[in-house]
Amino acid sequence: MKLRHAAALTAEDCALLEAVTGSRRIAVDAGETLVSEGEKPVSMNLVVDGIAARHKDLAGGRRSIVAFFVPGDLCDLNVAILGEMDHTISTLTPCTIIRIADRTIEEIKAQSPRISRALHWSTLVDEAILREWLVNIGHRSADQQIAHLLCELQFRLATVGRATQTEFELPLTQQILGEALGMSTVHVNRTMQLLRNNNLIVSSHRKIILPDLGRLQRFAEFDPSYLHLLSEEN
Amino acid sequence: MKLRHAAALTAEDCALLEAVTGSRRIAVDAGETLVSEGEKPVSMNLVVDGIAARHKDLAGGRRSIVAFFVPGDLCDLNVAILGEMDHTISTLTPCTIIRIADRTIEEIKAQSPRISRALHWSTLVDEAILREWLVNIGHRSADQQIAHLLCELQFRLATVGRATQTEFELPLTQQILGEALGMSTVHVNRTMQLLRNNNLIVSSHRKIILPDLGRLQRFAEFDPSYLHLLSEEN
DNA sequence: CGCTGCCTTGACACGCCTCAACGAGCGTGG
DNA sequence: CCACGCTCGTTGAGGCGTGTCAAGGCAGCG
Repeated sequence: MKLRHAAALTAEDCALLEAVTGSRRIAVDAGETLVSEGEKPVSMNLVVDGIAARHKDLAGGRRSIVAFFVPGDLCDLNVAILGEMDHTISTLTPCTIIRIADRTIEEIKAQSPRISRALHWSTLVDEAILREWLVNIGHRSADQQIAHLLCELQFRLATVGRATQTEFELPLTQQILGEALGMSTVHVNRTMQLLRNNNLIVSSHRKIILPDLGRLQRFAEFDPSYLHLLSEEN
Repeated sequence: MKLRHAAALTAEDCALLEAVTGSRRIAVDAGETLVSEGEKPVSMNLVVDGIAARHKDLAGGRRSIVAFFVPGDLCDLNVAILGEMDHTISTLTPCTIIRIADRTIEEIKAQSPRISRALHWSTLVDEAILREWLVNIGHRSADQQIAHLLCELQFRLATVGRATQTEFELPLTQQILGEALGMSTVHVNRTMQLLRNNNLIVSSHRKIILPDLGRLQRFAEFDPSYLHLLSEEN
């Protein structure tokens, strides 16, 4: 559970987390709903493997993805405070997740102020990512948007050991990318071709290869500081 | 301080808040920066009057507004936990604000778990608004986008007594709306004309008049549940 | 009175969407 | 083993939505 880039956690803290996350792993198919809009959930989901998404469904059968969850991410921390869910959480690929009861979280927070703070930090990073997505969608060109999203995913996956400087697995369809970026599948396709032609990325099957990460980041105007992970790695 | 729609606060809680907010009001001109990107602030800003914004500045002199703050809003709660600010906060109109030290907040939270919870709620609502903005910008047409933003502002202003069902003051330029919605000033202008021609809004000077709020909300596919304010008013 | 900020208009180009069809990979079942 | 159907990536053609550039109008203000 390498999510904890927020604060120095003690050995006890880690043991506490281990105890919670050690068991109850659930395998979920792709396309399954974990939490529905309108629900008032009493547990939260930790993604151990696979990719999930926070999304809102709109009129006309469209879907707007507002967040991706990669391994190590908590999907719906804090929702208890707001009451009803204002969105849905679903898996995008086959996932293995861990369900943690609200009560358990509360107990852990009470036992370790450091973990409590780390969880709070995690919420705020989610919000920071949301802000950056807003900038991305609102103010960047399609090619930069995709490049930026790839940079973010590379960075986030790298912090949990699922990406290197030069490549990572990305089992998302172009349709899903389109739902996240607010563009049509066709245009995602053509734009990715453009990136490939410029040798900014190489993609085959579900793997993204980055010939020159620095150049891609510069092209996307990607500045990882919004992820607030710099303190312990870079 | 009517911000507290989150929880039933006791008389003591209110007194506590009064004590903090009763003094130290600062008048700020339009266009002033309250907190800069890269800073590590030790106090936060409460907007008492006027409108402020959270924004990121991009290459080419452009600016992306990712949140509006209306009277009653806390601008930068919690930033302490993240470390450096990843964005800037500025006034859009002349404002009167109250600066509250981090320490003060901590003390209040310690004294009243209800206020602590309400502040947490406030953070989560900010995040929910961000999600809805993402949906708006990514997946709605320009006219719906503007209509939706107006619906949201009407709703939020109404909860603090600054809007009625039929009208409210909106001292924002079309350029500012464009920076928030990711569209050019020219297009904001033409789109607003479209809304006016359809009698969805009437705007004169800095006042927005809503001939039929329900119709506007339906047009914008506006569902206020994401604001999580319904419990005590509607 | 002239300045300045903001709204408004027109013309033109291009990014992006839509519809439609085809191809490649792959699991399934005959 | 091959044929089928499914999902996903890819292409083409055509049209509209939006950005850009440039200019004019209007109101507030010193």
